[in-house]
Amino acid sequence: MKNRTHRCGDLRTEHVGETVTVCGWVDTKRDRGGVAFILLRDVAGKVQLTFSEETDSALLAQTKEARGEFVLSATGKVRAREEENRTQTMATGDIEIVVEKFEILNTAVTPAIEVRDDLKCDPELRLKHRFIDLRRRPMQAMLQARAKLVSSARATLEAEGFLDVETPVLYKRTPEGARDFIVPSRAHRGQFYALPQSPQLFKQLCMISGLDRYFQIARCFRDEDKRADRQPEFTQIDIEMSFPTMDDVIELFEKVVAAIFDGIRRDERFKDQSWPVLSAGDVKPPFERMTYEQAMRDYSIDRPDLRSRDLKLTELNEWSAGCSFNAFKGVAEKKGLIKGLRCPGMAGEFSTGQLKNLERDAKGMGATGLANLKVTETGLDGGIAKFIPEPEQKAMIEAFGAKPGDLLLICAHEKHKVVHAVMHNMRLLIADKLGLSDPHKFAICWVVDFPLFEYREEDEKLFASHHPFTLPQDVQRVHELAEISRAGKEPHPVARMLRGGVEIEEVIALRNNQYDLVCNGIEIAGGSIRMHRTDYQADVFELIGISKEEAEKKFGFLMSALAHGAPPHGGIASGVDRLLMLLLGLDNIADVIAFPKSATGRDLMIDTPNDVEPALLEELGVRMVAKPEK
RNA sequence: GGGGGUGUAGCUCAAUUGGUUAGAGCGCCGGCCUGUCACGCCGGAGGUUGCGGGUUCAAGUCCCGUCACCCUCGCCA
Repeated sequence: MKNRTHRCGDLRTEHVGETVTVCGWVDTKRDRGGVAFILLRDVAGKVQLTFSEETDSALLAQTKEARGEFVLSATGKVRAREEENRTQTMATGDIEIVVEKFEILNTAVTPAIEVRDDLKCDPELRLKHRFIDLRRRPMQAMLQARAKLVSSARATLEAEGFLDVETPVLYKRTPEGARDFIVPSRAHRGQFYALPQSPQLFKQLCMISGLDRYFQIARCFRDEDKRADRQPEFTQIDIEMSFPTMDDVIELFEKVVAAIFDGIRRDERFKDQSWPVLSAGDVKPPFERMTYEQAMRDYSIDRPDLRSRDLKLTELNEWSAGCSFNAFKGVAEKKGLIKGLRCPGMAGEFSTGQLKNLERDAKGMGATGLANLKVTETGLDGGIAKFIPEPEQKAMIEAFGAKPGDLLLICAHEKHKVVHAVMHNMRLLIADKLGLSDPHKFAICWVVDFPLFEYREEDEKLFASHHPFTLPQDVQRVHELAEISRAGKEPHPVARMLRGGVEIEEVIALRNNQYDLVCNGIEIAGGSIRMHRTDYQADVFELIGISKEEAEKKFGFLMSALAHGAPPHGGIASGVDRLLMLLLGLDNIADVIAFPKSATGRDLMIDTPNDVEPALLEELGVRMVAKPEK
């Protein structure tokens, strides 16, 4: 085999006259009898190899042996094609290689899936034969864009003085949060490591070690049920810095985002792709900021899709409290939530059956129902209109700012969460119908002022809404609440605080120093300023019900580190996979990962997870038990 | 864990109310063709209808179970 001199896709008219050697895969073969053409493909593109009876009839006969996906090396002279034989469909369409010698480096069986850009087939097959799927141009471009994204981020962070530090993959089980993957230890029979859900605590420890600025392209693992935008292992750009204000972190990360967009846009390799990132308008820092409260009020979600920013939800609690429709009135009296969406000009867009389907979807999310009303010249029509007297109709229309021809969708429920879930989804659906979900537009914003705690009423427990290492905005008040809790005798901190005269509303209203970056309704990064003092950390642990002993056992290393002069610090983490999905306009995370797992967490190509030998289990001190009968 | 969808040739899909030998396009194999580029033309091979059970004179089609994949709710500090 001769040394390769050029890549197939790189040859142009400037190479005419040169004798070259190219290597690659047979993409297609077109045999016309006295003349034959082989399209040879490599990472850079495709080039036409030409064989003819006139030039070398023995060589032409040899091409019979070359079949699809065979690996060839071919040597020949680059020739300009005749005017009428040129093609625009390939970058190399103006030239061809008149082959003098070629060699079959390897044969290939017929692949299960075809190597073509517009392949349409069952995703299962693509996963099973991933190494073939990845031969396709869109997949190779995706991987190139992914590498470019990471290198742009890396270059920016290094220029800003950040140090790439690797943290352990064999970590420790943490009972809170997502489920861990556990790894049995042979040396310590019966004991387990866990794979990290994120390097959160290690990056804090890096700050305490005085590294000042840390980053890592880190693999994270969560053993939760999969979704279109979730994988059991995924990659984060993980960042932490010492002595920052929130604005410092935000400004830094805006630079990273701008560099990522820029890097892919300016890369010549991607100019033939139809990715949103290549055609969308500029994403220019500084990005706008929105409070959590505002996001929830207008969009019922903490990651609003601002491509449809004017399509806002309307709260109807006040209207409902005085209305004649008992279902709404009852919810208002029980301090529930009533929210509605004005769907402009859509009164005629939904059939009765389609409205029923919307209600079915809402009920699937826990709603009792989903009211619909059509706005007419004279008032309201359809659905629950007959239960609402005319003056109340007028007031409602006014509350919505509705016009004749509008459709109103309203959901009421005692549980605010249910209403938020339903109305958020309805808003997305209507935005889509209105053509406001164009993947080629990017609407990016920071969401700030998140709640410090989430309150779960069922068991009267508080949870850290981000993670328990996030610095509260009002550490003084948190300390006072923790002191009240410590003084009480009731079993739970919430009960102790209530007994101590604290209103639960006040606790829920506490805010933290968290910031999320949201684009088109997707959370692409999230971070916070952390607690750097043991007393701050102890106060929060107290309020979320982690006892001193428990904190010592689970996070003793952190508490100890904080006590050794931890600097104020904070950071951010960004999901590479979701970010890339967004930039490329894809809607499945598997399409931006070289070797992804299926929706049940299996790798269909290498077939894992799988069984291991009983002897190994014995060595590990692990015993299999039968799946419990239902 | 709940709900929905899909499963027929290598691939994408057909197959009437349950009824003859389960078809088509692409791909694959063979032949022909001196400028193709989604080449064309002629011919051919290729099927455990995901798997298991049931109903029936008869099942790709109906019923039960099961497996895989996809979507979704829960879950994802």
